[in-house]
Amino acid sequence: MSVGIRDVARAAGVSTATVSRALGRGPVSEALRAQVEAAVRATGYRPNLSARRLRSQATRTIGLIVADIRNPFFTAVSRAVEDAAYAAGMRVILCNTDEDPDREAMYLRLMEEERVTGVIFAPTRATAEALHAGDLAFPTVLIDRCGPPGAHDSVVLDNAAAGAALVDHLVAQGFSRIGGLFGATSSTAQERRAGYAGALARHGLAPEARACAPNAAAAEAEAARWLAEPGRPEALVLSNGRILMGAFRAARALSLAVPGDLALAGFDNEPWTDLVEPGLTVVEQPVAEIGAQAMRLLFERIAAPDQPVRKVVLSGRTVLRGSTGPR
Amino acid sequence: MSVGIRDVARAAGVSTATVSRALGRGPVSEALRAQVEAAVRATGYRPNLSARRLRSQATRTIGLIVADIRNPFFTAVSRAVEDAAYAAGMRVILCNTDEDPDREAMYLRLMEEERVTGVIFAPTRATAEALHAGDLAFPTVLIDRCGPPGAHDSVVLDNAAAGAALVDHLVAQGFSRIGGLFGATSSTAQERRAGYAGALARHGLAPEARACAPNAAAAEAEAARWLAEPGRPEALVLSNGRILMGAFRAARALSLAVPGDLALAGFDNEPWTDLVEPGLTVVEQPVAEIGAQAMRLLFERIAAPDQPVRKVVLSGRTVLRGSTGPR
DNA sequence: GCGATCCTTGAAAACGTTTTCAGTAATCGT
DNA sequence: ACGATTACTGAAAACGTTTTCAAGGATCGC
Repeated sequence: MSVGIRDVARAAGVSTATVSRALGRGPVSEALRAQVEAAVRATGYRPNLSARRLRSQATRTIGLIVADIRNPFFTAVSRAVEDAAYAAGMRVILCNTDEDPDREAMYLRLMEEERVTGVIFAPTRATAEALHAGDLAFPTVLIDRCGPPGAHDSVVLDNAAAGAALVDHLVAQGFSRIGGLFGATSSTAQERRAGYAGALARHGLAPEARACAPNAAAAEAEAARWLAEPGRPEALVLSNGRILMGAFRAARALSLAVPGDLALAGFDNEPWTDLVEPGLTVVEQPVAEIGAQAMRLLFERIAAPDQPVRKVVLSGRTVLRGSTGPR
Repeated sequence: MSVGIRDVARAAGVSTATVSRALGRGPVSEALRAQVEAAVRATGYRPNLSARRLRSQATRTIGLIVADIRNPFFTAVSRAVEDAAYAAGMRVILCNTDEDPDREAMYLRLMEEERVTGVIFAPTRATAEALHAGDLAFPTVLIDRCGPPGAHDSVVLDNAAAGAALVDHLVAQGFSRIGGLFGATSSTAQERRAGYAGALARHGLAPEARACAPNAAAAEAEAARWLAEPGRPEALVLSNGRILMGAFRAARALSLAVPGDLALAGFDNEPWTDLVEPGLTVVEQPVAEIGAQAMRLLFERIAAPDQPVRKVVLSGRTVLRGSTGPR
């Protein structure tokens, strides 16, 4: 029923080997190549990629494992990854873990079974810490979050510096009681928290940090609880775009004036952050470049499996808007 | 090097056929099944999915072809599709066409070569119109946009009704010069425009419709141009969330008060639309249900290839907010 | 007690390619 | 002119599974 390479070979009057070579880049005379191409058109032949992958042992597939594609950060990174992948003739398998280590493990096993060429992975902290060099059967680049030094290639933000920059700016604007709400599951949030705490210490201030699940709903609930307590902070640092949105929602629900009652500074320059009133001060991550660099690192790792582990640290860009004062 | 089913068979002291059956759902005695499972654990065997797919002729793969995953509508739909797919033991290949018919054609050919089990596709108008029953070698469900009636299963919004509902509401709020900015590439935008125009006619009003590429940047540019002209409309209907964002940006850049100088009503209840001031009136699409229904239709089509073509029409929910007045 | 039926099992044949291995014809160097 | 390359080509062997197919042994009905 389905037309295979044998049918093309018969139609072109050549062997299947010649058809394969004509379609790939084997040495074939011009005359035969033309015959084969005509036969392909005549028969409507479509190569079977499963067969091709099995025989050639090159799946040309990369896995992309993220927490949740609905987080605009991952959306943007994934788009960059896919563009680079398709441009290189590769296919992407996208997996959402919802920050669940069990699902991470499941998808990593799936990647093995797919015999992927490589994987780009944003692991939870728990998984990242347990992930040592050589654990994975395929080249892997960690993004956004990274594990123990030297275990895997990675491309991350300079999170501590970015967290500190937000604190410095808030202090310069006259705030001193600066709280922080950080994601509970990622190393990234921890680093941002460390930068936040370090900067506060440098200014002789005390940190007040809390944690929540890294999504808008959980952040809103936690922020609402916190802000209703007596003696709430004057300013809040939020460790990613989803948490920032949740906190902004909570402030609005409690009718807190921003920045009068509460200043807000967060991460991820999502398109809505300059649409609300006041605009929100954020550290913008170079999302497209993160994706592109991850693919570059992955390709280079594939080309040279034994080269030393590399870590690309990108800087965030602090975008100052009305939400951070002055006090 | 890599451990295959032969190694497992040898370790378990059985044939490869028995291993295959033990791993799948063939009839195997409990004793042997246990031996096989022990051998699998001992050897660290991982089935090779390429080989499995080739031999079984079941790729268990579905293609998802959308305009741009960064559009929150597609992000949400895709997440629903992927959840349903993985729950059914299927994998998803995601493709972004950027509304380019050439890329659509390319990805459709890729889907053929992948021998996908089925495809969920949001085609441009050009492609949808050229897409007749039997054109595609695989079961296909169209989402968001649909082609000629009866050609393919589809799940769409009742776009005309939704477009009309926005106009009715604007008229009820006292607006009469109601312009519309619609995406240029999708049938969906056209249907919304038709509903918009029909409702205006019903009210004895004249439509003023323009078109733009369905992304925020293009919409902002077009809206800025339009709103700077003399005699601009009192209200604008925007055919999707990206265009709504662009128009809101343009209004803000021109310092137009919403809804005082310009009322705004659009599509897609994206999370930011109730965060801006004023909140934006929108028709909310049931994004998760669109994805889930599409998968359901696809699975049912696969189970019964010859059943009549079905079209699921979902209703939008109009969310009234401050951006639409009263005048 | 005996044929029919059922349940398990293994050997071997697919699945649709690419790649190896030879072999032929043509070209080259001297 | 002759051996050595070089450039193509086809037959056949992979690739790692699942799925026949046939057969052995147990169970069943009577």
